[in-house]
Amino acid sequence: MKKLLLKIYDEFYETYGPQHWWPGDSPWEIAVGAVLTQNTNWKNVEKAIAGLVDEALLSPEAIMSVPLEKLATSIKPSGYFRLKSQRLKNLAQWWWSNHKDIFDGKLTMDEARESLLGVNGVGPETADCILLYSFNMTTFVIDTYTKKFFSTEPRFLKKVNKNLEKMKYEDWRGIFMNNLPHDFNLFNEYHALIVINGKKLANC
DNA sequence: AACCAGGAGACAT
DNA sequence: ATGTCTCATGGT
Repeated sequence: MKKLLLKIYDEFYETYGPQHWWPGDSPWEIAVGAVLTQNTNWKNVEKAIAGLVDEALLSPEAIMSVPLEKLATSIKPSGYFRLKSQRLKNLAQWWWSNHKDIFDGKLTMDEARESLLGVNGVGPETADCILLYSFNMTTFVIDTYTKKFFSTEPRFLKKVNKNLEKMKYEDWRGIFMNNLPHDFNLFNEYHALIVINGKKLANC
């Protein structure tokens, strides 16, 4: 399994090249994008982020202080705007009180992960995206593309000895965490390449 | 014109 | 613990 996961990574890298993720100009913008892209096309997220920029709302402080209704209106294109406006406020509050300690190395990855998962609106995938792409911590992100690709990959199916139906998020993550060297750049590029590959397959 | 897109939480069982 | 509903816009 260990060699296979690296081999599949090499194949993706060979095909698509480095992706240099996540799209976004700052750790905070990346975190915002991680929430806004929940079950949502990235194109819509770009429009929503542009909306935040237009309204001068792309900062934790601005998001914390702006009325919920106005925040919701500015991110409308991303969908679920009522849910996500509240989630951004929750995340901004968390960011305000925690991001510095994490950047200063005062929390382990597991501690930071637990802390993030305590935020209403941040589930396991969003948490891992923020840990990996905002804080440069070595955690593996599992998303729908990952599950779709690997659950139809013959070489993977041959190696994995679990019931795919019953595998939940932490099980999927465990497979990659336990069978890959904990290398930040590898985890960063691997997830990005899986998504790029998934989008290509959907558009062919 | 139905269907989907880089999920998560509330709620019932 | 596990299954089902809901949330919502914009592009095919």
